[in-house]
Amino acid sequence: MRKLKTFEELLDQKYGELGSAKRTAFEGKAMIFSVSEMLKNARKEAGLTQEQLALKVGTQKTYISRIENGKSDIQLSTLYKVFEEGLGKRLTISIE
Amino acid sequence: MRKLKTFEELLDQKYGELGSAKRTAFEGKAMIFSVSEMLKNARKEAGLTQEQLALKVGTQKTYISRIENGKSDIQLSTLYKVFEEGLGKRLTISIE
DNA sequence: AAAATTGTAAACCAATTGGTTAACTTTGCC
DNA sequence: GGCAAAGTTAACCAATTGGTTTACAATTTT
Repeated sequence: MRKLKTFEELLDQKYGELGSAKRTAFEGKAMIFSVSEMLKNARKEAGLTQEQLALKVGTQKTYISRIENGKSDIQLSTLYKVFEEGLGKRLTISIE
Repeated sequence: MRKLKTFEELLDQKYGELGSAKRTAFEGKAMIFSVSEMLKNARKEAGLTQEQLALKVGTQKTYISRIENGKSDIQLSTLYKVFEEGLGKRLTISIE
């Protein structure tokens, strides 16, 4: 009945599997990543392990891993928690 | 066990109930809205009823209403579908 | 190269989303 | 006011998320 694709899959579907620019951003730079990649990059840039991030967000490293590998869709509130509370980043959602 | 707040609630918690600028954008303008408000505004600007939007996205007007009133958390893929496929907007998720 | 640390995968499950119908309320129009 | 259109609310339910544990791979360190 419910047949939802993950956000990552939707992007892939529209922009092609690999390499294509995806409509997400990172650090306001030209490089454009999927949300999964954004998280992985931001976490590493912050010098945290998955376990350390998980602790700050109040979850398990296994769940962080799942997100970073695009294994499931993500709630907006989860995104917020991970980026803002976990990594101290400002999350912006905008449309043009 | 799972005790998640909606994205809207997280914003309220951090920025106060009313009037405060919230970390989402709309049309790249200075005005800043919550995702719910963004959707409502964008839909009206597009001149669509909830029912018409629902049809384009493949859901019911009741669900659109629920989102516009912040009644539940939202999956990233749903956001994408509604804004991009439903309203022809470009959705950008970025962090600073 | 063994040990330790870090990351991934699988499985389980309660709680929640998203799809849907039906009934009700609000808004706009004549 | 009365009618129609638009929007909201409640309820139901399958499928999915997010929390969690355990076990296994990969990477790093000594």
